[in-house]
Formats: sequence, structure tokens, C-alpha cells
Amino acid sequence: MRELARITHTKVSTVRHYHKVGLLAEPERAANGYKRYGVSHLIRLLQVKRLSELGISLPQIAAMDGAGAGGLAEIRALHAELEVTIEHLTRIRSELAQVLDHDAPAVTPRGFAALSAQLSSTQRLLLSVYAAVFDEPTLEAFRQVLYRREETDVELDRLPATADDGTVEDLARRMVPVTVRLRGEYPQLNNPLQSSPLGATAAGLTMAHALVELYNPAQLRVLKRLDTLLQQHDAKRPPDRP
Amino acid sequence: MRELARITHTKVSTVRHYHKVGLLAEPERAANGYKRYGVSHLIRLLQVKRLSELGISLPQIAAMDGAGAGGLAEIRALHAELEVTIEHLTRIRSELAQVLDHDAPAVTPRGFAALSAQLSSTQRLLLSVYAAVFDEPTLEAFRQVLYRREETDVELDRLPATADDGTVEDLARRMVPVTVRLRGEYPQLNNPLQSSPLGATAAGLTMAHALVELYNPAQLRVLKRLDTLLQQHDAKRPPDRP
DNA sequence: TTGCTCCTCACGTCACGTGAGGTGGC
DNA sequence: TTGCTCCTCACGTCACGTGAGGTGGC
Repeated sequence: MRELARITHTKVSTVRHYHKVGLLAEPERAANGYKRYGVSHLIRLLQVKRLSELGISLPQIAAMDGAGAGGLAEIRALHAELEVTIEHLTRIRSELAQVLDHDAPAVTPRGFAALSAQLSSTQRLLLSVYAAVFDEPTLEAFRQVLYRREETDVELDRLPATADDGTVEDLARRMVPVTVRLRGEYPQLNNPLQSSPLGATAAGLTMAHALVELYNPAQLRVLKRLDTLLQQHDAKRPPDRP
Repeated sequence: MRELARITHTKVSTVRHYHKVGLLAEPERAANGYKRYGVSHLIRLLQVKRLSELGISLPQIAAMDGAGAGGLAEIRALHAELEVTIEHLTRIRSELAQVLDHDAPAVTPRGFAALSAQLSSTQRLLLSVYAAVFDEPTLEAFRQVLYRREETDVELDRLPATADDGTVEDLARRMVPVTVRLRGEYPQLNNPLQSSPLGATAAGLTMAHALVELYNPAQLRVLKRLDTLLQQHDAKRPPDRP
């Protein structure tokens, strides 16, 4: 048994498993009960092993014996699937490489590894939600904006929960022109919820919950005030949409 | 629950599984017993999903929580493993492509798909054993020789079990110069057992069993006679080895 | 006697998937 | 009432791996 496994480069446990599922006939026994394998077993095992290596499942291999010879259609399907798998793994590999390159935490959402160093833990968590809620073009816009590291964004991120009304009002006012400018440069940021793969309603609810949970009260006040100011701004200068 | 799964692009069964193995805390229940997920669960699920996608096993993810933050060493190991996996799958893909290109049976040993059409079923089975017994340079020599399709090889393959002594003797004699010439061109064929990864003894035994099982008596008589004739030939003209 | 291989259950692993059998809201 | 979602076990799947507990040959 060990000899058969050695010749075929399989594990003994694998050979036993093939016996159990009926892919390999059990050979005659010697007087002491040991299995006595013949050339037919060797060849069969090599064939099963070959098919298994090619990615054919054991039940499929069993089915191939009964039915027509080759199973060309299955091979074709397998080849196509493998193509997809390899592409997928290649993407994963490059994501791992990015994480390593930037010494980022493994949980960093895909594409944000390069920005990881400059993110606060709150931003990091928020980004996880962003990555689930928004579509790829929107996320790319967020990446660009984060890369710029606007001074007001840093302030917002560091704003203590105890900040007074004056500080909140001041920050919100200073954020207006910055936001307006960014919106102009990155149109995806105008209404990111609309393009969400989850639908605008679910996306909006999710984002709202996430913001309330992750930002402190002062930060939330800034965002609310900013929203009001932006609406006033838009009212004066209506957007050039039909 | 379905909503959480939808937002995170996971299956409901996956979320349940994460609960079961303790990777995701169970949330509070509504009055009717339904689970009420919060932002913390959403974020945790997204993170677990991300790590799992990167190829980290669930037990490892669980371990990462307790211990140090990043687990950079694990990521590095994962990246290296993935490299190997991708290379392996790429090889498998090209083997599938070869099988498809030549419309060969799936069990064709690797590298022999192009020759598949001209092989008899006996040769095919024998090749499976060759592929297990010999090393790669030797196999490559066999491929070259098979590709040439020597007339005497075809005759041997078709020799009926009932062939008479005269036919056997004639074929064996005509095979001598062909074999000598091929041995000169492909030195690996001189003593292929010596370079076998299984060791010469095991390899010899395996090949002997396989030949006896797969060739008919007349074919075996040819091979035996050929061996004798080759030894006589070698005795007259000793090989130029030290 | 020691160390090695062989044997047969049977249960474990990994990451879920799939019913069975039942409840709750509109 | 119908159709939908939710719930909890518990068992199934895939391809093995891993003991437990015991025998046989040198």
C-alpha cells in the first residue's frame, strides 16, 4: 500500500479514500490480510489522480466511467472556470502585495492600502462601510480626495466631542468652499447614494447609521450644519442640470 | 438578516456560520426574536469577509483578534503561498488547453496530449506508467521518439498475440538498428531506470509488471529477443563509458 | 522484544449549504 | 388566508486527515 502510494505520489490516506468512495477497486488480499495491488490498480489510481489534479471532482470522475469516454464538455467548462479562478487569485495577490507595500492593516478595504497610513481609526472603519455601499467610480473619487488630505477634513477628524458651537460653525463654514470645489472636480461625489449598488434608500440608511455610530456629536453637528449651508449655496446658484 | 447579507454581499448561511464559530457576535433580538444588527456588526462582518477573501482562514481570523494587530507575517506567508498556487493553476490551465487543443482524453499523461491521436490504447496505458516511473528528461525523450512514429514501433504495437516465431524474430532483428540509432540520439534512453525518482529497483519492477500486463505474449517475446540482440550488439561494440 | 507496516472503524477538518419543522408580520 | 421572512437544530458536502486500537513480519 505504501509502495503504491509512493509510486503514484499520493498519500496513503488518499488511496484509502478512493477505495471508500468506490473510485478504486479493492485488490485481493494476501494471506495476512494485506492488500495486493496489481498493475490495473496502479493505472487506475494514476488516472484518477490525473483527473483529480486537473480539477475534476471525485463524483464527476466516477460519473465519467459510466457515461461517454472523454467528457470534453466538462473539460471545456473546467478550463473556463479555471480562467476565472486564476484571474480572481491574481487580483487577490495584488491586493496582498499592496497591503504589504504600504504596511497596512489586513482589514484595509481594497484600493485604500496606499492611504492607510494617514487614516484615523474612525476613518478606517467608515471606509469599510463606504467600500460596501458605494460603487467603484465613487470610491475612486473618495480615494483622490483623501489623498489630497484637505486641512478641513483633518480638523473634522480630530474635532473633540466637546467642541463648542463657535468651533463647529467655523469649521462648517470653512468646509463649504472646499466641498463645493471637490464636488466640481469629482462629479461622482454630488450624489453618491444614487449610484449605489444597494439602492439609494438602503445605502442612505446604512451611511446614516454608520455616521451616527462612528462620529462624535460635535462632528455630527458640523456635518449637519455643512449640509444646511450647502443647500443654501445651491439655492443661490442652482446646479446646471435639466 | 437578509438585509445585512445583501449589504455585505454575503450569503445568509455565511453570516449564520460566522455566528456559530464565534467570529461575529450575535446581536440583540427584537420582540419577535428577530436579530437586530447594528453598525458594529456590519463593520465586523465586512472585516471578516475581507480577511476571508484575502485567503485567511476563519480560525486564523479569530486568532488575529486576540493577538497583535496586523499579522503582517501571516500576510507575507499568504502572499508567497498564493504565488505558488497561481503558478500551479496556470500550469493546470495550460494542460487543460493542451487536452482541448488535441481533443485528447482527459487521462492523457501531461505532455502527451499532442501525441494522443496516434497512440493505441495499450500505449496510452503504458504511458501513464511511464509518466509515474521516469523523470522528466527521459519522458521528453520518449515524446520525441513517439513523435517520429518508427515503423517498427507501429508493427510491435499491432502484433497479434498469435504471431509465429518467424515474425517475432524478424521484427526483433529489424528493431535493433532503430533502437541503437535512437539510443545514440537520446542518451536518456540508455538506462532510464537509473534516473527514476522511485529508485531503479522499484522502477524496474513496476515497469516489468506493467509490460507483462499490457503487452501480449508475442509482443513480450519480441522485447525479450530484442534485449538479447542488443546485449550481443553492445558486447561487440562496448559503450564508451569510463 | 523492538520497530515497522499493515488493517479497520470512526470521528475531525474546513467553510459553508441544505433541509426539517415551526413562528411572525402584512 | 397567502406569501414572505425569520428562527433553530441537525445533518450533508468535499477531499481527505487523524487518531484509536489491534495484528503481522523480521
